[in-house]
Amino acid sequence: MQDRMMAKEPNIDPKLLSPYNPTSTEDRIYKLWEESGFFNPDICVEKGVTASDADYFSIVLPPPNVTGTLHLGHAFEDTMQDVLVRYNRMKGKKTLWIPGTDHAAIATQSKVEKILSKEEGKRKQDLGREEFLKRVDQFAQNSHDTIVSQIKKMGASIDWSREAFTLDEKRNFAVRTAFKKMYEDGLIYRGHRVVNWDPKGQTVISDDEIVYEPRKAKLYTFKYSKDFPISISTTRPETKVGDTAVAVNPDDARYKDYIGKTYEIKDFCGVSLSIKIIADYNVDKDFGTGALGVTPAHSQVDYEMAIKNNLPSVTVINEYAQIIIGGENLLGKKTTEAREVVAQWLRDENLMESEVEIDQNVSTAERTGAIIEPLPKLQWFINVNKPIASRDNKTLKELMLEPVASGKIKVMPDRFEKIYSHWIENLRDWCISRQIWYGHRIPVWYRGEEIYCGMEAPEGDGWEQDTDSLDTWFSSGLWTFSTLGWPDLESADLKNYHPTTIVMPGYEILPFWVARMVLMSQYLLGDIPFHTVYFHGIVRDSKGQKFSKSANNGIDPIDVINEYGTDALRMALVVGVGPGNDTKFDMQKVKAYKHFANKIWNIARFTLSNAEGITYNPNFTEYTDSEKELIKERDDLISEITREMNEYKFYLVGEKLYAYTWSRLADVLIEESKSILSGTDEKAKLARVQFLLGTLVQITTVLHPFMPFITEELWSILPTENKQLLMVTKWPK
RNA sequence: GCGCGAUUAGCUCAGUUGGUAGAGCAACCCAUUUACACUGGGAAGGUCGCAAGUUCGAGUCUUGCAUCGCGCACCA
Repeated sequence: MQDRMMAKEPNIDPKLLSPYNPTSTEDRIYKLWEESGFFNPDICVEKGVTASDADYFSIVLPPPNVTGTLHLGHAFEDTMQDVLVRYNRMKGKKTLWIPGTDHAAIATQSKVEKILSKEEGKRKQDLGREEFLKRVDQFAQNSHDTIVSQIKKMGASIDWSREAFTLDEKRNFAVRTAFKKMYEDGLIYRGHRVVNWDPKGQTVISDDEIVYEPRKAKLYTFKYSKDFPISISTTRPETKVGDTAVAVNPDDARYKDYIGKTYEIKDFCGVSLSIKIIADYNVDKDFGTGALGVTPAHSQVDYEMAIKNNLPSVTVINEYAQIIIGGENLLGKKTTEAREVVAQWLRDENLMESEVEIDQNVSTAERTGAIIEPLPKLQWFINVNKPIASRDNKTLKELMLEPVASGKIKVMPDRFEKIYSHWIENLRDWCISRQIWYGHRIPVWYRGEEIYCGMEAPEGDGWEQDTDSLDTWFSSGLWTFSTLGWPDLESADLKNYHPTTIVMPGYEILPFWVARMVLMSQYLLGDIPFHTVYFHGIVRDSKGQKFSKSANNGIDPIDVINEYGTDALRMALVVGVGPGNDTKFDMQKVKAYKHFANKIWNIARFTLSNAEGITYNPNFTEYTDSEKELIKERDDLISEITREMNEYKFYLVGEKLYAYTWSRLADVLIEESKSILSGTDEKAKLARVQFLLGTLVQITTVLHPFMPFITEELWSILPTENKQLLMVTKWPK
């Protein structure tokens, strides 16, 4: 077969004589791009491919966690960004895409702890802080290297010269600067309150790191003592040794007369209690007995009631979820054991009135899966309700809500606007301290009663730095500007590229990341972090399940690439997947786009084999009327997709280009060309070849953002005057 | 309890401002040809979840309902 072709078309590029081979092409092309320097907009200007007065387009990569390798969700996210980035670069903009990784404090630390325990049977304390952190850094470095190579495999045209890490020197400087400013403005404070304690991870977590899981639980209804007038219901009898009040609804006629009275209980499972009856509208008259035992130390709601009513608080449970008061029957017991001890005591004393099974949502820690234990603790918080003098006395909440409400930040799809606003309206102060080693250490030092917040340790002896580190999202919140040189306000990158044009995260990190970026940028820069946020959905497996380690359904993008090529994978991920929609990954779809890549390849083969010695002339005019119509059809298509690209509808554009290339160009236009090309009318033949070449050139160009590798490879073969890389060739207008 | 999304061909999904329903895969028939079998041609397959409304006209707009999924709240 090879021989037949060679004999017939001796002058065609030999690459075209065999089917398109992505594996032998992609790495070579990526290297070519990297060496050109064109991923860096400064070099594009320097080398004259971008006008020095061009508009800016900037986007930050949502930094992947250094907890492992990238999955198809990342591949999806990277592809969409690269499509946009390549499009804008070809439109002639100064286009900057910034890469980076996230240290993902808790996630990475617990991953390394797991490995340490599994492989060496050690705990982090066995190594000590310094040695353990070395291990984490090593792990993070390996993970980082894999991630970088994966991003390159995806064809990302991202500026590696500006790569950042949320925990590197520059970002640490930005974090300390931000912390200090917030501390001085009174936005960051240290407070003692009931927080979400993760007994497994041995750290506090924020409200957003909680996952609610439905469980069956027993609802016990009982009285503290025979003389106590009101029965209460609880699922956690073991905490009742810490009760200091019973709350009832002020409108509840049954309990009205008791409000304000205090009852002494000499023995409640070995502990004496002093219970005051208080009124609070948070109490639901219809739940249980309509009366609620208030345990200020171990419930957020109870804690708030206790503050309002000036009630004492008794801590019952420690950091290891063990009981720390009472007699031998309770002391040192795990909460679950103690629960049964108290329940049995109630039965024995004939105080138990009922035990009913109910459905309950239990709070668990996102990372460790442990059941959250609300505990009173001294932690660092960001006050979201304090008016800020330097920002027109607006609160952080207001600063977050405003730009979205006013449309200054465009949210795509717009239904996420509601979710965003709703989240912020319900926002409580953000707990930012974590009792873990890995991460940005809190820049606060103590000496006795003295406290100092600054960029460096204060002068003098005896100062000890806070041992906690910061919530990883504190540094992620700075990402759009910490990557551009902030806090140096004179940084050219910061001036030119901020606010960034768009950010494209998954909707699941709306509260974690997107809202925090708005918070940080609005407060620290007095400006939005991005003009548009485009939320994408989740890539699921073919059955609609989330990819996860426990389901063992992971697909390595590299395996897909090795079999079908990056271009095919990119098309399969992008085409037909609208903003905010989840998508089921379908290998058949990838296969179909591999066929498409080969189709383009063969269109080129046919065209070039008929264009021997002819160079494409964009100014050629000797077309027949029908060819003129075909050119208009082609131009119309390009205007249409250009409009759609500007509206971020690349999921439609990919499909249209596919349909035109295959069903129009290959199936109709090339087929009808065959009779012309085998005829004797030389003028007609030339016009036809020019038309086909023109179409091929245009299609190759506009397909480039979607299928960068095969189009770049083809570009090097096409007979055009323009011989610079396709990635910096102008998009047809 | 409040809110959001989905429901279109056997499967996975597109469908812009309302104007004769589309793609990929699968299944069926034909074709070995001056690109391509990773192919081409052809045919088949849908009362667009249900019901009502607006309209000359509804997959698209309005209302109600159903099923599935998700978020938030409650979670004593």
